Amino acid sequence: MSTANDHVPSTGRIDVDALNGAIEATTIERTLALVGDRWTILILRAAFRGIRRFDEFCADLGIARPMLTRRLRKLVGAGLMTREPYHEHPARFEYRLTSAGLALSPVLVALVRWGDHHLPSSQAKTMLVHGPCGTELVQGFWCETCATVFGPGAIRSVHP
Amino acid sequence: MSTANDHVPSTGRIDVDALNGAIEATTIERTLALVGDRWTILILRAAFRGIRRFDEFCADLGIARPMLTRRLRKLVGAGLMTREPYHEHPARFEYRLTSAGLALSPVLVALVRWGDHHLPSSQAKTMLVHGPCGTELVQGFWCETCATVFGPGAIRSVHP
DNA sequence: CCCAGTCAGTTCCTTTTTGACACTTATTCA
DNA sequence: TGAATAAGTGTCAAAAAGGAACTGACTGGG
Repeated sequence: MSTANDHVPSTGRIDVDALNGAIEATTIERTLALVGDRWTILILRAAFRGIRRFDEFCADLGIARPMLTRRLRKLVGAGLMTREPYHEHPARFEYRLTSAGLALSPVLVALVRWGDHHLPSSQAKTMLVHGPCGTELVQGFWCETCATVFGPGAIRSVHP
Repeated sequence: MSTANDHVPSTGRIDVDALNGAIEATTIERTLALVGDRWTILILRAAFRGIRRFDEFCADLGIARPMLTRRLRKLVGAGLMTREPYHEHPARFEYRLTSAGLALSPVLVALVRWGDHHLPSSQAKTMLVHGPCGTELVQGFWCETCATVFGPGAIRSVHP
């Protein structure tokens, strides 16, 4: 029988223990209950790319219409998107990201960057760069007090 | 094992798993095909917290056993986890994150941070801080050329 | 040596979710 | 007038997920 402290972290260079408390159960479960299905992240990504209307989402994503109806309704109900009329009488609506929806961009960026670096692929990759200069960006954590960029190993979690 | 084209159901419906790789997909679609279901991120989070064995995952997550079998197999097949024997003869295995699995930590951190800031909650939040100084961290994008931190508005994507 | 328990699954069956296709309503365009 | 568009809804079959029980190879206790 192995004990709790005979484990050997054979693989990573990341300090896993520092992340133990940082990844808190209920928060991530509740976040995933909102966006952790097959379509929601893709809908948000389409919205980031400027797509606003029901049929545009359908065509862009290849999503079934009843599913799109349900997912948009859920996103609007959760405050991640708004449903704004742009035409009356045939009532027509546009779906736009709220600030809460826009705030999910770090999740999308993290997913794209992981895929570009870790998925086996012979296809063209999507490289994310800093607009003004064209250098590939680094996603990291920034401390305003120390004015430094640091990795996950330096994260600590606090429960106020 | 079955291959992608050894059987086509008479209905014309297609086995979703057999489609993996058959369709040209964007990076984020292919990443989500791996980790974008209800359980995978939660399994990875449990692994980050030190959970390694089949029954430990079951108890911690409340996941159904057949589902856990499938998800672990998928993660091992994709190179995000390894299945290493820790006991012979009743063959027993531990599941551990590979470096590719550990590299998903920015996704988990982004999900936790979004939830803490945007989910309505009466519960205690988890504040993530910079270990050395205790300042709440900002998750952002860093340009090494310009030596600046910037937000999602300044990101451009390039397809080389 | 026998019994209970553990671990890592598998089998079988039920419930839930999803997708495909057709239909609707109101309006504009040719 | 007929066709097209936008934003859905209804129906129903297929697929995925869940739950409970079962298996097989051991292990440790008495």
